Amino acid sequence: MSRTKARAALLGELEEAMRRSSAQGVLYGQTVANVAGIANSDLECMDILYLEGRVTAGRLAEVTGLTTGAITGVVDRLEKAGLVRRERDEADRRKVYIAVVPETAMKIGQLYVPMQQAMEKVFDAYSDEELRLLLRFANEGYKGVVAATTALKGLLDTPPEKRPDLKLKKRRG
Amino acid sequence: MSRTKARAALLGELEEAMRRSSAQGVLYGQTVANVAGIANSDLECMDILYLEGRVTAGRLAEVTGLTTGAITGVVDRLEKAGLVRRERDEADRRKVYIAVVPETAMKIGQLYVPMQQAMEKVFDAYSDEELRLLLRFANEGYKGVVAATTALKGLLDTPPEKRPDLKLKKRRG
DNA sequence: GCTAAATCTCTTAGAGACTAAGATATATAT
DNA sequence: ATATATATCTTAGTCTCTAAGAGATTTAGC
Repeated sequence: MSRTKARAALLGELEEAMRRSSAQGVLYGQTVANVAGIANSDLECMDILYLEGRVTAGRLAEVTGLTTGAITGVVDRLEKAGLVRRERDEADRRKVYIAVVPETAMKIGQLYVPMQQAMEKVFDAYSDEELRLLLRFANEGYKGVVAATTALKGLLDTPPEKRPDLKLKKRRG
Repeated sequence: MSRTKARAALLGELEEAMRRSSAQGVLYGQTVANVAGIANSDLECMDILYLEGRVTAGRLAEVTGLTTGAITGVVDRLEKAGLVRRERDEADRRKVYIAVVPETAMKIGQLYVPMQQAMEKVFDAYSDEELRLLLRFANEGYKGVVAATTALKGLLDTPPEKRPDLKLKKRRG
């Protein structure tokens, strides 16, 4: 087997392995939402709030791809559950900032403990240097996914007849 | 900084980086479903079919966590869109196998091209040996997530009075 | 072989979450 | 001042989900 063929095979395996674990990650999230008794979108917003901190309702709509009307519902439910708080911006009174209530949101965080423990166990088998490689990949992969999402959304705004013909690259291997 | 402290920091960074890219991956999937004009669950089932091949309706329900009734709806919509075909098992006529229709499903596959291209670009910067490390991690990570999902589902079946108070609201499932 | 229980999918009714359109309130520009 | 833009919320209607159970088929016990 030639060097490039071996690499192509490796890339194919990697793609499938990542697709698999990513799909399983989605299922984990669904289970968390189910156990917590909140909708998937609601949990997704909690996640965004965890990652981005205090954000406006409009920003949540932008990031999740939901309409502002749907976000109103999401925030209503989360607020009712005591997980977040609406905070009107005093400088621009049209804006509503959504902030997590840490004491309550902690209960959701606990549902990620099984995942953290499982991953800790996996990480144990790697040296510091290997972990640094994984971290580099995670960061670069994140940027790649963001770029891919932007590209795909771009397709949405392109009229179908003007879209470049999407052809799968010839699978090597 | 001590060796173990450095490692703990590394692990923390890794967790956040993976959480970020995983969240972004979910958003990519939502965008795909949106562009394809099908529901999220429908796309999720297409993904499972891609990974597992021909599976029964019941298996889809099991893997997705949806009820069998919901799966009937999913398959109805996918079949109507020409993406899958129902195939009754001649040996056990209660069973219905769901099989993708490759010619049509290809159109969905094309929506993953931006992602494949982005990841290919990322992978380019890694040596074969580094890619093998990433593959090992992806496979072990997958098993970890499966284990975590099982553990979390286990909590679901634990009587509420025997586990820490996690439930915020009565579940609908 | 016959009957009861189990298995697998589908049906139905009702609940929840989403979109589209537009209302409301506030801010900015001319 | 007035018009336009921005940010969130409201409403009506649609879609997808669950819960419960029906229908069809298979398996197990006698």
